Amino acid sequence: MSTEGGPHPNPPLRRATIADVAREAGTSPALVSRFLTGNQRVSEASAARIRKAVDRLGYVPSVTARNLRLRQTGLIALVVPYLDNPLYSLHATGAERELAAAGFLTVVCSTRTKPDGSYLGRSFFDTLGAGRVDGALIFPYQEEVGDLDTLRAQGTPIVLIDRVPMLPDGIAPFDAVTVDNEGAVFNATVRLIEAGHRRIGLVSLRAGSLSGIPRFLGYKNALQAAGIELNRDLVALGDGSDLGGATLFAGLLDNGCRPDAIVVATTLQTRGALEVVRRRELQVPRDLAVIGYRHDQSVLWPEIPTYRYPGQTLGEVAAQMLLNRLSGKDGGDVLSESLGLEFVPSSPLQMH
Amino acid sequence: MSTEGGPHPNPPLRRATIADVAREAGTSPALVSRFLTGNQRVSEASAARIRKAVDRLGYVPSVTARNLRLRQTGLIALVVPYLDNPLYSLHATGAERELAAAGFLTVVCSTRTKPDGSYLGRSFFDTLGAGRVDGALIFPYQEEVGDLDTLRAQGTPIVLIDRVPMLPDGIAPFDAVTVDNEGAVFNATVRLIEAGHRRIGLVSLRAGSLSGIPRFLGYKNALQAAGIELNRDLVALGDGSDLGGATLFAGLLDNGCRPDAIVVATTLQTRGALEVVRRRELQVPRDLAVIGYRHDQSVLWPEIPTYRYPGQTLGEVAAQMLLNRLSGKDGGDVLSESLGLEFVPSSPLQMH
DNA sequence: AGATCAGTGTAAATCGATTGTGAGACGAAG
DNA sequence: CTTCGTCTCACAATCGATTTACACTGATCT
Repeated sequence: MSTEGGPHPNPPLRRATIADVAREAGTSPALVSRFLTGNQRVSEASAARIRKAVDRLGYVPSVTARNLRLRQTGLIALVVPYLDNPLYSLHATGAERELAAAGFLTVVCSTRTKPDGSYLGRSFFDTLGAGRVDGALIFPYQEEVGDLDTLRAQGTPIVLIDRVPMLPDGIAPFDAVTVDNEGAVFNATVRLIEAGHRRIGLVSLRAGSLSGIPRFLGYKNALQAAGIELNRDLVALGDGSDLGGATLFAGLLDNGCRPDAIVVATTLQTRGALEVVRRRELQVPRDLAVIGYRHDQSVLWPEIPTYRYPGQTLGEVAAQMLLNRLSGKDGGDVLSESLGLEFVPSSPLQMH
Repeated sequence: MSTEGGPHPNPPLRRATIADVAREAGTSPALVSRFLTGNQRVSEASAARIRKAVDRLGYVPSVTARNLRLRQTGLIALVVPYLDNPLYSLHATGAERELAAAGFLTVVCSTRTKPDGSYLGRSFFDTLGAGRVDGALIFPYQEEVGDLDTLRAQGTPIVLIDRVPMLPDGIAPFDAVTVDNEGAVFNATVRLIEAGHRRIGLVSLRAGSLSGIPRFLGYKNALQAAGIELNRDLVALGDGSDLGGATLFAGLLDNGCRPDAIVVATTLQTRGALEVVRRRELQVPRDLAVIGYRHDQSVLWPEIPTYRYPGQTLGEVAAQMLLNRLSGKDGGDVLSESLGLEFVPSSPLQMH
């Protein structure tokens, strides 16, 4: 018994070309092209015949052919470490919205989805080169700097998102949209100091990492400004996951340094820290004051003050910057923008 | 003072073509192509010269030209309503992983990012047609059915994700990977019945919606099987957001029907329901038994039993199905797979 | 009347890689 | 010494749209 397999089993499906339309309309491909792109006037008589031919044949121009001729792709790459981290999907949301509005398609690439989370190797940037995309929004890692530069050298405009790697000599700076983490952690710490706290802990990312350095700096400077001595025991730096945050936070509570307040400097670590707060049934801020990070999808319990990571805005601004670059509006100068984090006194249920 | 603008201010950047390489290697473009694609043997002498020419010129083949000739794009579209919903970013994660492994790039498109969340109109599918992508993974809405069929008619293989719209006569079925929501809600309800509950409420999606119907069916059938009469007051259907879930859940508590257990049938609504539980300081399951939905990123508090939505797996399976289709392995039959939801007794902190 | 010009249209080159066809070289077999 | 097969390789067509260069038709200006 044969299954027949639906109405389109395997039609050769030779799609109509511009030449077919021209023939059908009794004119030349050039004229059809001119009519369709609107690049030049066409007599109403011809226009009508072409219009009819187009929808009689169901003609849809081949984007690929167009791309080849025009040396473009209409594609922008969005390169992030993971896709299943809400942070990065916020970048994606913002970027995709802007890019789509400008007629571009967004290609997402996650660099760190290998089972062990390791660096995916060059193959990835190779794929993106070769004029595969018209531009790229990249959440950079330190070890990718070289690849970034080769990609740019191939003519792909790049805008960095969230942070900027240390650039060796000989590598020109990139356009970038960053986040003022130093300011946020500074403000958070000051806020706690002003509330009378002195033994203030910090849960954050590794000191050597791109994201860890500014956060630690903000913390250190705030203490210094208030004349409080830095106590290494009060600083727990490590893994940025929620589990990591839970571990680091619990470590601060247990290592004998008895903090009376803690700044948690990433969104995932904040979730983890609150898990510890819940399990130990701590009363915040009575037993312990906590200021954390959040993003638009965070549901935090118990409610604590947070700084809101502007993920979506980041994506939007970066996309805009890239679009301007592509349209050649901006001059030769390297552009750079830093977004502040908004203080959110409590953490109510966010509408979706 | 001029800013100089970095090392690549505006080089004409004429990238080397295969013809350049051929000239440099003293041979023909055809041979270079054959060497690079490995489609045909090339003498070691030529190979060496070509290799040298390639990296002297820094040659990178043009993907666009290749695509035109080969009538393909190496692109797969992933079409979802929103990107900033964790559910869909899980689809994306799973799909992108598989597609990347097979050498495809993933193009994400969100259909519902217009400010009012309305249907984006045809323009979107138009963009995807025209051989823009080699295939599409689509989270479908009822009103898109027509567009889906035109897209397919243009020769783009499609795999539906999560659910299948009602297909009017004349429209052949699509390949699809769905989720057994009916089974999950059925099991959840049975579980509560077996625990001795009789007044069991349901918080779910609108009865008319694609996702709402099977859930309600599962609920109804479980009650029926146990000989419990369906009480409309115990059923709260509506908006699928967390805020919507909170409202519906609170409504069930307040409308006088006094449920002793509630099934919450989506992940976002579950988050909202738990917000109500927390604010009212209900003890679950003592005051009220709740079974909800969760996904891999959900952090739920208080801990309740849940069914886990297999978002990532969904993306993976769908991608695999599409890849098989593209490689022509599968016959003409329409493929369909339904994924079960795993029961998770409590909701511990998920590692990332 | 002859020159100029705006408006329309066509032929052919171009974007850059892939591939069918067939030619030349060389060794082995008859 | 031919003849056949096997290896390599080059020529040219092809994928489908865009665009340059130019031809033609009337109409207007001098």
